[in-house]
Amino acid sequence: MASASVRDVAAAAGVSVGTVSNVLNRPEKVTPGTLGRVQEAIERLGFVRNDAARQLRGGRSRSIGLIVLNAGNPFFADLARGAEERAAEAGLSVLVGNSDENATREAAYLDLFEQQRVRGVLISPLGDTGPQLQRLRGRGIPSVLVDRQTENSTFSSVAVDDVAGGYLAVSHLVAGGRSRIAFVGGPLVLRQVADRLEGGYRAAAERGSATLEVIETGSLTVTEGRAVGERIRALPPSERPDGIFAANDLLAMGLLQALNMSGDVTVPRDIGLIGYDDIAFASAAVVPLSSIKQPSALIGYTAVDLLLQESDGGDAFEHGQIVFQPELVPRESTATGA
Amino acid sequence: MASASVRDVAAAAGVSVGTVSNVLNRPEKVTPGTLGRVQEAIERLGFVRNDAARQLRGGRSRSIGLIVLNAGNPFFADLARGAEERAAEAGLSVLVGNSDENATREAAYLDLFEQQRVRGVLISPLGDTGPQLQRLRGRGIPSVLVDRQTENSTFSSVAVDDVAGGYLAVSHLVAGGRSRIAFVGGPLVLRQVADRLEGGYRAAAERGSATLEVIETGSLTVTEGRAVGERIRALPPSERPDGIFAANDLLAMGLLQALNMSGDVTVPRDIGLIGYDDIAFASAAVVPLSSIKQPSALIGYTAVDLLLQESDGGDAFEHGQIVFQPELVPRESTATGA
DNA sequence: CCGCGAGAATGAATCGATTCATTCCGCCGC
DNA sequence: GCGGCGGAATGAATCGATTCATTCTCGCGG
Repeated sequence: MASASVRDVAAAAGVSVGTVSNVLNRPEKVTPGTLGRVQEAIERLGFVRNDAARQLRGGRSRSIGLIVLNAGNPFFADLARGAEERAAEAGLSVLVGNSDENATREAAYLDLFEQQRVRGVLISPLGDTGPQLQRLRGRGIPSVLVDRQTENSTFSSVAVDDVAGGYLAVSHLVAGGRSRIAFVGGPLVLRQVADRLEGGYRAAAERGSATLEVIETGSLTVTEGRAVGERIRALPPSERPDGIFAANDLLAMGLLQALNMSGDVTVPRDIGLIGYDDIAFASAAVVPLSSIKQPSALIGYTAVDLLLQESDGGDAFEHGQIVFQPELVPRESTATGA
Repeated sequence: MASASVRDVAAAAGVSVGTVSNVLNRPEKVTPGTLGRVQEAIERLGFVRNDAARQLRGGRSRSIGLIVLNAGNPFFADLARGAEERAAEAGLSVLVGNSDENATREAAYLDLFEQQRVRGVLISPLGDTGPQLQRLRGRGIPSVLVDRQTENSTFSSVAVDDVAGGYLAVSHLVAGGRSRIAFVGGPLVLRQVADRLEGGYRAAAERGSATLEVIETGSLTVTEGRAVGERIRALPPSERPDGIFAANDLLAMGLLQALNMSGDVTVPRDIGLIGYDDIAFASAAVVPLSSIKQPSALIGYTAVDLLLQESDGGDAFEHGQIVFQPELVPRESTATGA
């Protein structure tokens, strides 16, 4: 009952194990007659290669690891899809781990991937994972940072210019006549969040008229957004912002829900709201949500591409820092009366 | 440079490989002194177990596979989270594959999992995967069907009573005074879809006044929903349904977008709309979406639980068919003028 | 008829962790 | 002082696919 091994197949077909392996990996080196007999035996015995043995001998696995901040965020689902596509082209598969913005979980996945000797790791890092990644590198496992620029040119990275994105977002709000801007997002240790904020500051500074206040959140979820929205709604009009830049669409949708719950404060009449990522649901929101669009699938695709280059490229390889430009997608949530 | 192996660690610590293995797996059988020395060597050499070798010898891997219909659907993200949670409790990890409602991809993932000799497979099957799953079973890889009931008691399954859910949905529409109901969903080979429709039929039949028309779609996505919405909006009022039951929330959100785009037809005034799954975005939709709620994370958690029972349970194991009950979550999209 | 070379097939060695039958060691009781 | 006992440590064997140096087989030219 135990699964058949190459040895069993060899016996059944009356050839040696070496030949079976050739049939599997270099069929052109095998005589048609022999090839047929072996294939028939494989079929008959229901033989399926054991990946563990393969990898043990070969030294490298056939999968790459991907660690995302939040699997529930469609942005990452799209990114994963792109990564998977490029990996499939190379005959590899992608293992997705969800760190849930939790350093412990992130470390656990890195450990897991290290044990599995994955071909490489794509990671949307939480905090400072440098040391861990260096360590993987030492073991021959390259990594690519996704959705995160890095000053550190010892790693490849694929990201979107978050500072530019933040700038776009706040500029758009200000251009619409909003001047008391609030940035909602966090934790600020997330580089993406910090950069978006940075861009926002620049835009606000440029137009002297606008102020930018920061409301830091514990995570980037709908629930968190809703909580902040409740608080804002309860503020007296004078202290209330008239423009909100949310660090991602999940937060923005939560904010929207809470703000428009009662009629006293509404988006976009009293508050202009813009999110980030332009997830598919953004346009279907209570009030269609303005957002900053990122080429999510392309990021994943490109990241795997870089990874493969590094993995195969040998010494000649140069780490690449790829930066895409974000794009403003204005919708009703930032519409002005005019 | 090459990674250190147990052999290296053994040499460094002046013990045998067997002892190193004991330190790793049964530390209590090792003298404190020896244990310390070995651990120090492990630390110093940066030794990390090679999972492939472990699995090759042990025969079974430390991960379980999960195949979902659509990774972009938050319902599956939640389900995966639940699965992951239970797996982690057992020291296992979950590999997520996205079939994207595509039989070829589904088969490819099953092959991959078979090669990896995963501990078991959780699958939200597309069509008839019975034979493939039987085959895995023959190799000692049990599977559990998720989000899908099965008449076939040779497999365990965890699902929600979709017929009941469909019944709830259509009853709710009819109770709100809607009588020309359209069911939007597909492909109908998806059991979940067929069952929801079946439930809808029952509800319609029960209230003789209502008619139920089926608009079959190619997939369960926002885009597809939008397309159908456009078509419905273009219909003359007399042919237009006054209630729509969408097979999932993604479709529903797409429909909503398209329908409410211009002011002539609106939800819920002209058409009552209800979705399925109650994803987090449903309540943040243009018009908060009524839906049928499923305990998504619990489904995943329970499925892994069943899987582990089957995997460890030996002969005494009985396949369980667990069915949860869905719940109606009425929101504004089905509100009636009254 | 013999020798040679190209191509096909062989099978022992290998990867690294785990297992388990065996050996080793120290100590207690008689 | 010695037999015996139990706990600790040992290391050869094992899992299954792959590799590669070696052997085998033919066909053809001389």
